[in-house]
Formats: sequence, C-alpha cells, structure tokens
Amino acid sequence: MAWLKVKDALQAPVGTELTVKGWVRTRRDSKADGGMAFIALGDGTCQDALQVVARASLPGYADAVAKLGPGCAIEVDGKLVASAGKGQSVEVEAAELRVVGLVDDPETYPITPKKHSFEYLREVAHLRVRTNTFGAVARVRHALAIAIHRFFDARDFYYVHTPIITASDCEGAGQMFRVSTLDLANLPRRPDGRIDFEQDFFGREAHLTVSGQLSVETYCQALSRVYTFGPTFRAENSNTSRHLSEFWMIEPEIAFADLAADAALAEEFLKSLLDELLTRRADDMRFFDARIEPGLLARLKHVLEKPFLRLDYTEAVKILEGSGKRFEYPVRWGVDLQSEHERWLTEEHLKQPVILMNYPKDIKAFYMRQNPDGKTVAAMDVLVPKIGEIIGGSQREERLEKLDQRLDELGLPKQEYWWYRDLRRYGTVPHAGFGLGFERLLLFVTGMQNIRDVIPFPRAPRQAEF
RNA sequence: UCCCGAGUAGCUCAGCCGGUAGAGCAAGUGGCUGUUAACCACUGGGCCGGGGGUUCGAGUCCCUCCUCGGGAGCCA
Repeated sequence: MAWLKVKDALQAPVGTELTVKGWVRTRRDSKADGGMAFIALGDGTCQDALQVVARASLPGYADAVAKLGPGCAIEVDGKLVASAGKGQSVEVEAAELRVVGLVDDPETYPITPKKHSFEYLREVAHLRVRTNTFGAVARVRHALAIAIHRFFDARDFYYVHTPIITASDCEGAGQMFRVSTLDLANLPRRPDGRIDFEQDFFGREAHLTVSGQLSVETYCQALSRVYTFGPTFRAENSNTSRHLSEFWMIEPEIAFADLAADAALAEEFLKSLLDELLTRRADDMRFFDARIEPGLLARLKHVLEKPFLRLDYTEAVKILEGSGKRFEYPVRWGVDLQSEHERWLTEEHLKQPVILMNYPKDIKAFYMRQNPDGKTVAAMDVLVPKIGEIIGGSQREERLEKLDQRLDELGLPKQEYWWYRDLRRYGTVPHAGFGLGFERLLLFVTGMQNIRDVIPFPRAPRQAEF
C-alpha cells in the first residue's frame, strides 16, 4: 500500500488504497452505525487536514483510537472514499490504525484546538509549528526561499556564500556580536592595559557579520551578477516587532549597472516572488487572507500589477512638506525620512509601491555613489504599503578617489578597507545592489504582525531559548 | 535604550471601597450526534511573576526587581 502525503491523498482518486502518516489535529466521535471516530490528520504537506474515519469495529479501537487526541502520531492504512459528511469531499476509511506516539499528558500538551495567542506560542516555539498558522508560515518561508534562488538562477546570478565571521570591523551597519575564544575570566592584556586580541583565535578582533555586501562586491567584480542569502547578526538592543538579532538577508550585486538598473531589478524581483508564491502556496495564502489579514490577497495583487513609481528624495520631501499633514517628526531636505513619512507616502498619498531615489549623501553610507550635484548619492529605498521600506540599495562608488574622499570625510581608516579599495584599482566598473530582509518580506506577504513569528526560532535581546 | 501597558487555573481573562479566588475555553469521565470553533452533565486543576513594605488582614495599596506585549529610536 503506497504511503501518500496528505496533500497527495487529498488529490487522489476515490478508491485508492493508501497509507497515511501524520499527527492528529482533532478527534470527534459519533455513536452512529455502532460508533466511529473522525480524525483530522495533518502531516505538514499542506494547509488542509485529511479526515480519517475509524470505526469501532477496528481492532484495538477501545484502547487505541479512543485515546487519540491532538498531537498524537499515527499511521493509517485504508481506502480513499467519497465523504458521507459535509466539509470535505474525500476521506480515508481506515482498515488499520497504528498508534506511533501518544501524547503522554493531554492536559499539559500546550497545543490545543482552541485559539492561542502568538505571544503564548512563542513560549512553546518547539511546538508552535504544529498549528495552522505556523505550519503555513513555515511552508511560505520555504517557498519564498526557493523562489529567490530560482529567480536569480534563471537570470545568471551566482549564489555566493559570504563569511559569517568577519575580522574586519568596517562593515559599519550597527553593533556587532563578538566572536572570541578568549577566557572571559582571564583576559590577556597588552602593556597599555587593553585586551590583547593577538592571542585570540583569529589573532585579531572578530565578529559576526552584519552584511555580506562588501564581500559579495568582490565576486560581483568577476562573476558579473551575484547574490548572498544568509544569516546576518545585529547586536542592537532593539525590542520591536520588526527587529531580530539574527535574521536572513538577500543581497544581490550587479556589475555594469547603475541605480536605474538596480531599481528595475528590485521591482522585477519582488513581483516575481509574489507571483510564484501566490501560485505555489495558494492554500496557505488563502489561509492568511482569511485568518490573519483580511484583504491580504488583494493587497499583494495590487503590488504585483502596479508599476512601481520612481520618485526622487527631493521630490518626496516637497510632497511631504506640502501635504498639510502634521508629522511627529517634521520633514525638511537633508533629514532621513521616518517610517511615518514613508508609510504616508506609499499608503495614503500614492497608494502604491514607490522607489525613492537619490538621497542626501550625509544620511547614507560611505560606499554609495556620489551624484554630480555634489549633494546626493545614488541610493534607493523601495517602499510598500503596510510595511514601509522593504528594500534598500544603491549604486556603489566605483571611483577610487571619490571613495577615498568619503572615507576621509567620515574619518574611516582607509587601511581597513584595503581589499575593498583594491576593487576600485583593478578593473573597476559601475555596479549596484540592494539588501532585502527576508523576515520583513515574510511579514509583507503573510500579513503577520511580529517578525518573531516568521522565523522558526527568533533571537532577540534576552531571547535564545530554543 | 526610552515611553506606555500587562503578569491570577493548561489557555484567554474577570476579581469593586483591602476581608485568605471565579468564568469561558481546553483536559478527563459519562450522555447525544456522519462528526467537523462554542451540544448536555459532572470532575480534577491556583506560591494570584519574584522579593520587600504598610496593615489585625494584601490578588487588591506602596517600593523594587524580573518577564512579556505595544509604540519610539536604530535599521533589514
């Protein structure tokens, strides 16, 4: 008898003899026809459960089936039949049911058929994937990750594994986690009293990466189109529904490209992912639309169909200043836009995704390419309704003298950037790229509210239990 | 880190002007039923976040710490 996954069993023709294996979601009993149990069985392969009908005449019914409750693992041999009840078209008429793993103490099993708050489920992160919502998140997360690789592969991008541990302290994107094997209780000191990192594992200070961008630029300058997709670490003490200490980031980098090409890539990228997701995980996306964010599918289709607007930062500031809207933080040229500004632009004013471009150089990173006006750099942010900024990118400064000028202005040590600067000395080309936080993308496509609920085991300040 | 808010049964919460705890759901048992979020009955289940204080007496008032949530900043 063939073992079918639940997703395949639900599609199989009536009459198919099959075996199914999975976990009980619920069990309901009926005394009709001598007694039977209806078991909703799930194996994680799709959103829907498969109904198993176990009749009282089954061998061992009283001491096996009658004890089944949420979470129990079973195997069932039987036949797929048209359902005699409402609510499902097919069901499995069990010929044999084997209990694989019981729930020892149903009273304390944390996952019950009632609704649980996401806050509570975070405390049982090892079990929460058994719920509808977290099963759907897991499948969508996977589908999106695969879609990302598929998108880049189809366009001749190479997937580059940039290092997790970095000994350069020059990535400059926030607080870093230290990597060290030194004995904290007995730190080696130099004569001046400072810690002697020469005795540390790498012979110098080392940290977890905050971005793969600088590394991936090196590969871009030989392979033309590359991307990273890996874990990223920030030791910021930020406690919000949009931040994690450990998250996954996608960073493509393209050679012989300017900011316009970068923006075009970002738009094509987002739309391609949405399109694939809505097709391949239609079941889970319907679930999110029905149970998590009503209107989600309409929102995503809108993003999919509308061309993204392009707007200069300078223009955006003029619109904001003339909006008559009272913002908590006033807007003027030269300041970074707050999330309230971004949200107003994309949600209320334009009501569609927009790519803001050419920001003041003083509020952007040193590596961004300086524009001829001397005031702005070729940076871009993609803003979408509900989320605000989802992608940030730029054309990189490929001219050594311009890069050095910025390093000097910002007081950054040129020698620390020696290999990054080398790229500008040996066959430099215009290039650009962007960064996308994977979990932010998941918030955007699922309608989930808290970023800790779209990663299996969230890491945040004081949170690393699982 | 800052500003709010919250910690009471497995979960979600109520608990007034201080007088040593209650509901719904879940769970267990029984009943009813081709059942499918809330059918009926019964049963078990509580260091009221930790510590300190005021009081004859604290879930309730005060102080403090911890944890969680929302918002802000930082950002992805």
